[in-house]
Amino acid sequence: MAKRNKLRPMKFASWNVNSIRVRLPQVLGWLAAEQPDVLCLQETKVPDEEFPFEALREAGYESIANGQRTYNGVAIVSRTPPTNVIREVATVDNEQKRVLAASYNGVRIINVYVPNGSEVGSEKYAYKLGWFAGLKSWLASELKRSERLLILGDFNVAPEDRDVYDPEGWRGSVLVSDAERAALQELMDLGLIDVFRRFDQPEESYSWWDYRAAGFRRNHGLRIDLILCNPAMASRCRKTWIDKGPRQLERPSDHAPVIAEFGV
DNA sequence: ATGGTGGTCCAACCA
Repeated sequence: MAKRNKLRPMKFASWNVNSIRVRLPQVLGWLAAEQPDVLCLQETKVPDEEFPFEALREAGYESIANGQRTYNGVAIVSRTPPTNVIREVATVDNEQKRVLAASYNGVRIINVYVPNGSEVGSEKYAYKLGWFAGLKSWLASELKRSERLLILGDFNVAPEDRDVYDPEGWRGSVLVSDAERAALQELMDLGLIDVFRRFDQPEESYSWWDYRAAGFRRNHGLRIDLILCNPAMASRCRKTWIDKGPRQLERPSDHAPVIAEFGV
């Protein structure tokens, strides 16, 4: 009789937590409930020496962090330890801590927190477009040497109008503008697939809702948190979804976790 | 409704 190995799918997730200090209890609760293999965090807002490695270890997760005080900051928590960790990318400004890459069981994971851009035409907007360009040239080399690759995080761009609650009202605004969408498309043209759209999804699926003006209650959101995969991983993807649960808790992040499951 | 909320860290910036 053939041995029936019930293979557990690999589960990768991304969540902009808007302060790991404040959201740690929610992250621990979510890890216990969802049991992802890898969770990428953005906007941790703590220097590495203050990242809660120990609390996460007690919950059964290893962590790596690339953080700074007050702003930005990314981290990856995982069941298994990482290899080939990268915190610095030669083609982007490394003063702002926005990238963290590592490999887990042969899968290259790139965690990004793309600059917000403030408003179209601003200095920060120019910084965002430059940042995208710098990321792209590095990502091209990562893709060449990685058989299986995911880039996930807060991209601060809604790829299409169906990712925006009020496309007419948002037209031309930051997070939606043509130049930002073109910059994201250039990344994707390296050979990356937005796996959320490989499956049927609920109407008006978003991953971020403004704290102001009852954005979440009215589902006034954008889908700006993405999981992009190279073709080898996209073909293994079985399911992707956005978990609105944490956004409904007391003192939530303004973002919800996004999750993708892969067959082995 | 041209406002509103939230995190960081105490005035102002960022989202």
